[in-house]
Amino acid sequence: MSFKVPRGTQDILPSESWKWQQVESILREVCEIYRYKEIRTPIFEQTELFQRTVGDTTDIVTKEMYTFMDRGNRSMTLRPEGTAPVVRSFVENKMFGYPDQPVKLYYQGPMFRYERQQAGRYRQFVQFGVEAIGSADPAIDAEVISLAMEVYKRAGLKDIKLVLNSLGDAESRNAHREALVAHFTPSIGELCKDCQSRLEKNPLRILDCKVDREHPLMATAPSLTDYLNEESKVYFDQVKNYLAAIDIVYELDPNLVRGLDYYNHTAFEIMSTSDGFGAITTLCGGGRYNGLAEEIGGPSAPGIGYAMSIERLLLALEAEGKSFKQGPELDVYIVTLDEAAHRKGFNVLNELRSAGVRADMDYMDRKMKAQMKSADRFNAKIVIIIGEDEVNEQVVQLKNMTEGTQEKVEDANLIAKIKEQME
RNA sequence: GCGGUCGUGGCGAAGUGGUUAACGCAUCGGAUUGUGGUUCCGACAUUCGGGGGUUCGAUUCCCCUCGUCCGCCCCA
Repeated sequence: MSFKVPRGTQDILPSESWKWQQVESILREVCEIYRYKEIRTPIFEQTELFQRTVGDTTDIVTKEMYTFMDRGNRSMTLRPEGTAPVVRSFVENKMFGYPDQPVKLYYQGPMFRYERQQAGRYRQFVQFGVEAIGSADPAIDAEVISLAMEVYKRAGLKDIKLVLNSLGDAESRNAHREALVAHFTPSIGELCKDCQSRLEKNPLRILDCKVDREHPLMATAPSLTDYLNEESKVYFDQVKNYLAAIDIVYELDPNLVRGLDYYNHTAFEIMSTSDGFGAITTLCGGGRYNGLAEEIGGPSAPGIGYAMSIERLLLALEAEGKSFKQGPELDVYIVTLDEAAHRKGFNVLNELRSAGVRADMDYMDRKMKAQMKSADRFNAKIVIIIGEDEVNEQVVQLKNMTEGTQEKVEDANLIAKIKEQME
């Protein structure tokens, strides 16, 4: 019997995890600069939270959720996204009463969607996201987008583009929806099967269809942009102006339709344009959700946020041929020649570590040559060699691996000597 | 949910219906009784994802199954 990771999940091994740590530290730095604070919500929530907010007809809810009954016979779901839980927490903890508004939060952690694995898509994946809740200032839309771009910039990504659209408010969306239905209904038979079902469930999605992209009805379809009411149009213009003011380049795409029900007004995605990237190019997606807090029983609190996948960020970096730098992992490696030396070495090891020196030794009873090879592999700057003579004389051989020089050091002076050599 | 691809040692990778399953890397040991990155020598898969079938015989042929990777839908 052997066990394997569940399909669509992965072990992040030491050879990769150090890259994750670097990305994570970039995220924390940027959030600090923008004054976003971390929030940690549970990995699972009541199923209904996602059904109501994400939307009953969306792919996420209809075919991608990990849902189970708990022992109290309550339906629970492993979170497929982060916005609904954060807004739930905002409402539940009455953050709308906090003195500092808007409330600016970020999160980072695993999300779950039951999907077939392929490049850049996993059943368990890690999202970093931010939410700014409580303000309807178009400047905050620009701030949120700017935060995302800053993360990619610091990570070293170059081949990316920002795609922007406005879904408008409820009134605009309804007017557009009616126009769409009227436009496609007469000839719906000519479109693909998916589009036919989209006509009832979510006609907006027809515009986004890859199959019927070339169909003549697409070119003449009513564009969302034309149906924005005055208020929505002004809001969108302001967002664009704020972005332009801080030199953020974007591309308008009237067919950019965010998949979740709670979005309105600003919608955006950041995509990789690198050749080396797979078929899935979306690195980050987000938008405004002004009715969400009310939808789950809170007061009216407009919000905007986004989520990005760390896996995809790493993939995009790789596609661009960027690599992280990893320094030497050890300062000192201790080589011992017999049992007595091994005992002394273990004590020396402990002293070094207490002094903050990164140190290790052999626990495999290997020959000296093999121990030296280990030291070399770990890129240790210094090797301490202890044999019979050194034990008797209460000294140690201290070898500088880059210089190749070696000297005898008394036990009492060891730490000071090591510190001196490490400079 | 649908379509394709692949599954041989720690990793990469040959191979054939017939009995010793190449090779490279890594690892360990030795050449060099206590000194690394080079070189040379040696060791390292009762076994070819799992189960069943055909056969005198299967890693190689057939079926099932599990899994991988990639694409579609959609998304992060």
